[in-house]
Order: sequence, then C-alpha cells, then structure tokens
Amino acid sequence: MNRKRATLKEVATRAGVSIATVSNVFSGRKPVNADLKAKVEKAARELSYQVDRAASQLRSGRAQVVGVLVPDLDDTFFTSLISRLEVMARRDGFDVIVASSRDERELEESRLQTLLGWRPSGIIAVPCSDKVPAILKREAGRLPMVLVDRVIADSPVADTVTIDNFEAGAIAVRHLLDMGHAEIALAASHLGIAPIRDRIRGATAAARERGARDPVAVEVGANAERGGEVFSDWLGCNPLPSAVLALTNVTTLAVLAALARRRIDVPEKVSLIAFDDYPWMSARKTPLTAIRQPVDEIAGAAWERLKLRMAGDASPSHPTILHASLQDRASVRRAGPRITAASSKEAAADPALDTT
Amino acid sequence: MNRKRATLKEVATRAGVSIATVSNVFSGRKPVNADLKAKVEKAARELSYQVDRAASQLRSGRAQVVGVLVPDLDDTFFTSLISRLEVMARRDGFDVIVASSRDERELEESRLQTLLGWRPSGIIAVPCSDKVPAILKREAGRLPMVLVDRVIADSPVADTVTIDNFEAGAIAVRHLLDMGHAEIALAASHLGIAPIRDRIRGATAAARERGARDPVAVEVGANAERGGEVFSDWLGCNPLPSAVLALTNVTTLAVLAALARRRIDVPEKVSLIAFDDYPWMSARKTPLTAIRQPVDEIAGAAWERLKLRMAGDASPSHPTILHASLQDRASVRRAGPRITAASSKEAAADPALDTT
DNA sequence: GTTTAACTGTAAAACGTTTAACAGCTGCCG
DNA sequence: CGGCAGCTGTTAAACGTTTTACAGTTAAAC
Repeated sequence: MNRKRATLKEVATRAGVSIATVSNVFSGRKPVNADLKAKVEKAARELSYQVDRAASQLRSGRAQVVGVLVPDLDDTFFTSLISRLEVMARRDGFDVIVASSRDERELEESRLQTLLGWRPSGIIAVPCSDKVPAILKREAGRLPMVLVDRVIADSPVADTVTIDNFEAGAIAVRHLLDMGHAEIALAASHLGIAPIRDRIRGATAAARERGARDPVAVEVGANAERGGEVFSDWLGCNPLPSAVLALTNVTTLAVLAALARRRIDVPEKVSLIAFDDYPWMSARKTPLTAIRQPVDEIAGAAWERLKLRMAGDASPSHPTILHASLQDRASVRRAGPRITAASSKEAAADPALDTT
Repeated sequence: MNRKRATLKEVATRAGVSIATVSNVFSGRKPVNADLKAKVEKAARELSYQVDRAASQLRSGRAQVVGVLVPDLDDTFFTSLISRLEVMARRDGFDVIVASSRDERELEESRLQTLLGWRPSGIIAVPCSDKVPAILKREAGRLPMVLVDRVIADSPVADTVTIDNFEAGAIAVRHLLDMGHAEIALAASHLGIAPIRDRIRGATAAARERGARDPVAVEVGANAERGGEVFSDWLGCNPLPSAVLALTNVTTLAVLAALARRRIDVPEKVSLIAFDDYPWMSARKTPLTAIRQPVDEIAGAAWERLKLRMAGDASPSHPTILHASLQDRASVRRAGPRITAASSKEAAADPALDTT
C-alpha cells in the first residue's frame, strides 16, 4: 500500500491520457469520450484517487467550504442549526467548518480570522453580541455572509435571519395574561443580547397593552447550572411570581432547576413558558408550554440566502424575519379571570366577553 | 476597498522585502530582523493580509485540519463531544470540519471520502455501526485516526476510545437490584450497535450474578419522538416493569415521553435510570439517577491520541477504555429488600446482613 | 475539393505558498 | 589578512490542480 497519495498525473499516465483530460473527467467542465472516461475512472479507482481540495481551490479560486460560527456548541439551539446547515451544505457540495466563539468577542474575532484563511465561499455566523464583528464588517460586500439570531434585523452590512423576538415575547405574555397571570418574571440570559432585549420589550409591551404590571426580568447567564443557582437565589429574595417566562432554552433549564430545588411545583405553584422546543420539554409529566423557534426555517432561510449571495447576487442586504409560535401544553395553569385592558381598569368586568 | 485578497507578494513589495521573508515572519521558520519584521507586520495589517490555507497546505503538505465524523448532530452526546474537540483542536492550531453520517453507512462512506479530499492531518470518527468503514480501513496506517464510542475496543485497525459499556450496564442493574427491583426493562436504541449490545450484556450478567430475572430489552430506535411511541406501545402490551434502564440519552427521552403519556409516575410507579448526564435530567422535580459517560475525558483521550499519531507515533493501535459512573439521584425508589444471590435463592433470607 | 465549424484532447501557464539552495555580510580565528 | 562560520535575506523551484490557447480530426457546407 502506497505511502503517498495518488495525484492527477499518476492517474493520467496510468490511463494513458493527459492530466487535463483527467481533470475534465472529474470536474465535468468539458465533455470527454466515453471509453477514455471509463479508462480514467478505472485508473482512478485502482489508485483510490481523490482530488486534492487544496490544490483545486488554489487554482480555481472556488472554495466549496462555508464557515459556520456559533457562540456555543453546547447549546442545542445552535447545534440543531448546525445540524440542518450541514445537511443542506453537503447536499450542495459544500463542506462545513465549525467554530465556536464561546461567547467571547476576542475569540470570535480570532476564529473568524482563521476561518477567512480558508477563503470560504461564505460564512454563516451567530455573533456573540449584537455588534457585528469588525472582521465581518470589513469583509461585507466581498464575502457572502448571513448573520443569524443575535443581530439587529436591519443591520445594513449583511443579510440577516432572525425571528420576530418582540412578537415572541408578546405572544408568551399575552397567553399568560389570558390565563390570568398578572405577576410575570422573565428569565433572561444576558440583557446585552439583542434578541433577549427584544423579547423583553415585547413581553413588557404586551403587559402594558392590557394594563398589567411590567414583567420583571432576571438575568441568569448562559449556563444552566449557574443560572439555576442565580434564579433560585432570586426566588429566595422575592415574592413568588405567578408565572415565569424563560427567554432561552438554557434559561428554561435554569428556571426548572431552581424550581425543582425549591420544590415549587409547575404549574400548581407557578406557571412556566419555555423557550425553544426540544424533546426533553415534552417528555415530562407536565409537558412544557413553549415558544417554539422554527429552527428548520431559520436554517433553511440562512442557507438559501447564502446560496444566493454565493451565486453572485449583489442586491442590497435583506433581513429575513420569521415567527415563533406558542406550543400550548400543560405548564401554564388557569390562575384567574383573563386579564384584559378592560378588566384591569374596571377591576371586575366580565372577562369572558373579550375573545381573542 | 479591494475586491481581491492580498497575497504574500503584495505584502512583500509594500514592506520592501522578498516574499520568502514575509513567509518567514508568519511561519516563524527562520528568524528575521526585528525592524524588518515590524515593517512586514505593518504592511500585512494595512492590507489585512491572511495566509491562504489552500496554498500553504498544498506547498507544505501539512494540513492543520482534522475531520470529525459523527452519526447525528442532533444528539447531545455527539455535539458535546464536538464542542470539546473543537476547543482542543483550536488550541493546537487545527480547524475542525464536521460531518454527519446521519446513521447511514452509505452517507458515512461518502462523507469520509470528501473529508479525505482535504488531506486532513487526522480524523476522529464515531462510526454509525461497529463495522469500521472501508475507507478508514484503507487509510489505516497512513492517516492518523481515532475511533470513538461505536466501536469494538480492540479493533486492530486504529486507536479507539470507548467506555466500558459492559460495566456501565452492570453498574446500573446492580444499583437497581440493590434497591429491590427485580423486573427490569432496558430501553435500547438499536441492538446492532456494539456499545448498546455491551450495555445489555453487562446488565444481563449483573442480573444473573444475583440470580435475578434477565432484563428484557426493548428496541426503540434513535429518535426520541418515535421511540416514545414505540415504548409506549410496549408498555401497553406488557406488565409494567419495576424499573427501566435507558441505554442512551435519546432512549431516556423516549422512555420519559412514554411514561408521561401513560401517566406512570417516576419513581412511584416505576424507577428509571437515565443514560448520559445532561442538565435537563437534573432540572426536574425528580432528578434522574443516571449513568454518566465522562464526555470530557472521552474527548480529551481521543484528542491526545490523535495528537500523538499526528506527531508521527506509529506504535500498534491502542484502545483507551474509560469508565461510566452512577449519579445517584431521585428516580430510583427503594422497592423492597435488596436482591442478592442469597436472598433470591433462599427467598426470605435477611437482606440487611449483606452489605456492599 | 476547399473552407468552416464543431468536437476532443493536450501543453503549458497559472494559483499563493513553502523551502532548498544560495548569496552577502559580519565578526572571529589563526 | 585570508578564510570560515554564523546570520539574515533572496531566488527560484516546487506542490496538484484548473484553465486558456491551441492542435488535430471529423463532419458539414458551399
């Protein structure tokens, strides 16, 4: 067995043709006679030849790689994104290089920098803050890129794919209000992150719209375990809200952990709306009512956008905004009359008159 | 802003040196005078130069990439593996190309094939069955590779990193027996997968060792949702076991879903041991007792092995076997007297005499 | 029967690096 | 003061592809 790897040249001599012909057989750029083609393929098989992507890329300038940068490879939301992107990229002949910024801006820059060394055809990035990384700003316009999730939707530098986070927060709070919950706590990861802020704004707006008290946001961080402690501490120092809305899947975990530790039952003592929708949320005695982000659609939209750009589309940058939806399950209990603007103003109006 | 990317040559002319010098500044292969170096670095910065990995790799033959192949990017076990590998690879200057075989042997071969096109420095693979993929067999010896998890530990073709799955199954069942559970069901994903078979063998052996009935294995597949239905159906046709041992994190989900649907309480009606250990398993009113795989160690061992091989180590292939451990929490209830060989034989011997 | 066009195949020049070989310059030893 | 070693920098030749320009062959068109 050969130590070294077969090259075009070796295949060519073995098949008795020029290297250009072999190249044509593999790239399909020019047609080649059927039996020559057969001979080449046979030779290639015998040598178990595989085209060298580095050489190919160097010469052609085309890369067939996309870089995918996410803040955290332990967060299911991001890995499910990657999972779907990998399938689509693969389908279209691209390989995926993953990089994690681990939520550090510095690491993010450095990972992006090395990603660029690949001269990738495109980049899909979930920035770790809502500031677009400097490197991407610099590359905007010459490198196809799509920004996902942690981003202001009308960022002028690149295409974006996000959900309507304001609406997501509002939907959740309206549901809680409908079920009669007036004291709402929000479990946020970090207030510095745009989608989180938007979800909070949406939640707050929905509450005000009905004249309910502003929800109170608790910042618990992006780690489930530590977040659990933080939220548990918060529960210790504050009156128990009637409902909690978790703003990410990790904060959902944090809330659940804190509630379990303090033996506060869901939904008997407190109602809960989870964020994102993963199997573990339904596989419980009390399946969690959740705000589902359409991960498939997000990934799909990001990939389609990137493909367009990679195909040369140079139109102005385009924001895609998708919609989260409420999965109504069992973790929100009916706590009293529906809270409507009327009922909260007039205190005892019949809430049944107001339909959604 | 320049359309094209800066090259070594441009940096060289701008800094007034030869391209070789610039190369030396970046690779550090040969020392270069301090102020020249400064000039080069300045020029590079101004052009925002970044070395082209394709060119570099083509010329040097060194790749600085490792391929990572897993069966499923939606399975937390694999993504947490990837997460850790990415950190270590990055630390050592390697980039990671991920590929998912989606549990299909054909896709696996094709993904590996394209991975090879990168001429990677090494490959870490979790095969989708316990048969080593043909391509890897062919490459064994010339391409550094480490096989993880789904693999027979003494596979002679490559280094392996696994846990002692037999032991893992045994530990779990012994715990169940200690707690007085005699009818044990095993929720397996696929019987065709080596680690699963080993876990079952271990579980069975532990039961026999104490003269208890053989656990019965239920094959529920690798998808949580469908698995839940399968297991629920099984529950419908069979007497309720006293305890269930799930053999993967996904089957844990399946079991939980089925139990929830049938309103069977854990641990009141049935005890449960989960496999793997993820935040959602503890964030419940009844935190799950679990068999924890040491993911950090697995990833660490795989990477260290690969580094060794990439550094040229050509010693015979080496199996690393790590150990799972029982995380005792609340999902296993005491069901009766401890089941020991004596008690099961003599039916009424005092189990309290037998200590662990 | 010559000209054109269409088709297939080939030779050779890139692509942006790394690196072996070499050249110039010090300073030091004999 | 010649020669030699030790630095530091440069020249130029790879690396394995893709691709342009061109050559040869055959078929169609006039």
